Amino acid sequence: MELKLILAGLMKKMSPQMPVTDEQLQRILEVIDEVPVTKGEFVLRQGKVSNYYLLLNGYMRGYTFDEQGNEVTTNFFAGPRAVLDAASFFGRLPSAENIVAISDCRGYLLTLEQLNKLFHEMPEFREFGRAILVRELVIAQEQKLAHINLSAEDRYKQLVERDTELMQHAQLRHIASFLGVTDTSLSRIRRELANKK
Amino acid sequence: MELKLILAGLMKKMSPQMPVTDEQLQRILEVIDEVPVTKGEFVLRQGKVSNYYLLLNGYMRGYTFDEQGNEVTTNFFAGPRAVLDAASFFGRLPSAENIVAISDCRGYLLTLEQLNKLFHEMPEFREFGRAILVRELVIAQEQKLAHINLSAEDRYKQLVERDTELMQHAQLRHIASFLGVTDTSLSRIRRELANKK
DNA sequence: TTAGGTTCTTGTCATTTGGCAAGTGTTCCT
DNA sequence: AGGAACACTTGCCAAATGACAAGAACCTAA
Repeated sequence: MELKLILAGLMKKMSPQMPVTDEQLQRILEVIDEVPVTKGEFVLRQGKVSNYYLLLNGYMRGYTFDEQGNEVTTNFFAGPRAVLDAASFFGRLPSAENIVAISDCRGYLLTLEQLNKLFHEMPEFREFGRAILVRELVIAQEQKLAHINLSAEDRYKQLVERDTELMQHAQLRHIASFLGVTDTSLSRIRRELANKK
Repeated sequence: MELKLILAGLMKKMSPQMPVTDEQLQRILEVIDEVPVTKGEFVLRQGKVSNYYLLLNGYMRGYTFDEQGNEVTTNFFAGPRAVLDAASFFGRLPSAENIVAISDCRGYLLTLEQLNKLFHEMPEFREFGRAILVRELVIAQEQKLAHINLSAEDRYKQLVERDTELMQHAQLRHIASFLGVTDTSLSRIRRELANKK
């Protein structure tokens, strides 16, 4: 399927009360760049200022390091998602995150200037951008809540349920660190889940 | 200190690259409502559509209930903060959250119409609104990260360090459920921290 | 003052999770 | 084929946390 159509569908879905016209979509495509990302490529490196990758298709993983130097997975992304470190991108600050593709991906790469230009000239795109940002906020709050009131086992079950395909691209130790448990623990959790069935 | 001045200072701090003029500030104050909230009052009730309370001064707590019916504290707020359920406010959906003042508070109450009106006519306010939203996103992601790579003890230490005053207004069991541990556990953690010193 | 309610602490024991080390299986490179 | 590297599993024991119940400290209202 053509990327342009996916984008159109996403914009319609995210801000249905302010639909874009075909001419506006054409204008957007003149400004932003279609950039494929192959598995293993990075869209963000620690220490750099984040870009805004509008991931339409594929899977990515974000990670950083704790004080002991252990890798910690902070995010999994399944298109369509906004892939960025918001604090870095909007604040023009070096990021503490790394974000890497764990499958071949398709999407658009936006700079802050491109985004601001489109925000300025097109209220519909502004609304879309806000809806995307709100969704990222909701996702982060949901994941935080899962840590507060679910056990590791339940968090794992929820993750697999909601993102079955994504989980098939992710390594177990990355899933474990994302859930906040060791890979040993997650391995045991999986064994018990398998036994129950 | 007058609330208007606090708002002016906040706007300057949040979006320094697009400062508001005095006339614009005056216009903003014509549109939004200054609303004090006394301790124990709610700014959001489960099942209602969220408003946007721009908390400038004071402390609030957000909570919901898990499947077993236990109260779970999802957020503490210390002014200046945007106090809202973003999914509910922007999506016009009933909220699952309750938000209650745990001290007397001062701030402005905004409806979505008021916010959209100001966004539409004032790019500076738009920028401010975006900066606020980004900050909420960063806060949520930081708290999620704390759950992934810190122990309960470290999460508690970090919370007390960063929000000393807020913690003096919060009950221990609410802090405990916010941290994702039982009040029993938190009580023990506090005892051991006291012993260490 | 007393009685009742709420909050926090503590003790005991069960469950979950972590740390470490060994073992199995797979992939990849030469 | 051989070997190294990596991913995942498992066993053993220690540490952290939960569940439950009792007690201490405090506040409030009759």
